[in-house]
Amino acid sequence: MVEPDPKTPRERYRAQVRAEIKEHAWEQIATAGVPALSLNAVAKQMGVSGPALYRYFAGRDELITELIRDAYQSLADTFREALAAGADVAGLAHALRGWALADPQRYFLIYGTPVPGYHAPEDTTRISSQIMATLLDACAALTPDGPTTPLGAHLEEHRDWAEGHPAPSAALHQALNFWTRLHGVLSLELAGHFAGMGLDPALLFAAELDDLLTRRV
Amino acid sequence: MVEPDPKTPRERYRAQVRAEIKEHAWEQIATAGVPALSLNAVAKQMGVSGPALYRYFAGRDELITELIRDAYQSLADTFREALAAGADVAGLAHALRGWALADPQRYFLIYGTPVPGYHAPEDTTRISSQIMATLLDACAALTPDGPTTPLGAHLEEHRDWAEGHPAPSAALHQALNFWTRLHGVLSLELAGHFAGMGLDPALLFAAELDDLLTRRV
DNA sequence: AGGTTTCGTTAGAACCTATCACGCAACACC
DNA sequence: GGTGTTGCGTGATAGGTTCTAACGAAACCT
Repeated sequence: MVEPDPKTPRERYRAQVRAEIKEHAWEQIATAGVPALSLNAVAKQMGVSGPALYRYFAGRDELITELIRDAYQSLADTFREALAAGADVAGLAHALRGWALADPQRYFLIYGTPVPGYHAPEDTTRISSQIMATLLDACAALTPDGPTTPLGAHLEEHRDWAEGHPAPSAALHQALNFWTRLHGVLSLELAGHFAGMGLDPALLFAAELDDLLTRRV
Repeated sequence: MVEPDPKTPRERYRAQVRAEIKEHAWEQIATAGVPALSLNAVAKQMGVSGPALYRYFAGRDELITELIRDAYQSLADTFREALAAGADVAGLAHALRGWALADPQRYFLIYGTPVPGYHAPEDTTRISSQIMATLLDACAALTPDGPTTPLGAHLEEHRDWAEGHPAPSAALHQALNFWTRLHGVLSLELAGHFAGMGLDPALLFAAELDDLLTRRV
């Protein structure tokens, strides 16, 4: 979580204040959503006056970008740790849901409503690739080989996003299925659509995961 | 689209101005997202001064709520018309994607990132039920009968959201699958995640739809 | 035509982001 | 340890937002 780079005392202090700002920002986002994130309110919480924060972040947009970056990294770490702990695809799915439920707005920061003009910085797409790579690892272990599906052929042609991952096309297809389907149920759960219908989100998620595992490709 | 209720000239004018305000609001949302929607900017576009709009909407929140209502209604109409034109489940899926691509932000207004504190008004949930009812119609026609899945049992117990729709549990399950899976691929497409990976969203959507149709429950 | 309702205006309060110039404290170097 | 430089926090300021209040004018209804 923390950067072990306390070169000068100044950088040390700076990193600490930046972290504290982000901490308060996460709190605001979790309770009222991204639109309600206010630099002024964060400053007030820290007992400091508004413009002080501009020493640490160029503006509101840069702070949000940083939070998005951290969200990506947090998910990548969660996946990596789960896989290192011996989790299979189902374990990864469980880790994903737990991570999302811990802070729904953090999930939506990555996979939620996009801002039309916004373009994510380069490194977030790199971290995103790491996430997919972890998922590919698990899928390749689950599906060592399989028939190439029609979509698998397309994925084979455009496997740049796999970044040289040596997974067969069946694993590519399955990883994509996991991603899109789990996102489907999970995002609807986090948005409260199932609760509004009197359904149990955990059951829907489990059923979708089970379908993915038992009826793979 | 228009309400044929021009009782008094005043109400007629009022409805027209409200519609014009919403028109400009949609434009802003489509180009810059909901957070960028500004009553002031709308007023400026209409050549009128800021507070004038408060005669027509109690505030920014009520305007957004009205837009959400219209979005729900628009999707419900699209589904209803598609079904009336003889569309099956695949036709509904195609209609859904077309409707979403026509204005992605409108789709996200319904199925996108939720605002933590916000609770949708009663009638939007009613329109939402109409949408699900249309989907259930199509699914019941496609799957006249089938084995009750484990999840189907749960859906059978909590079929309030079907609002008395006489569909078998297999159809309930399939309708839910359609919803969650198409939302999964569609929302990721609209958010640009596939484009960032060099994948063809149309192919992914078609593949998921094909899987839903050929390997149903 | 008169009375009432409704509309659009300007003024203003309370927020927000963001920039600037200033004073001061902390660090770094000698 | 003193001195110079760097960085930090401040208040002031500009321009943006939502939203309320009071006023004048226009349109409607009777």
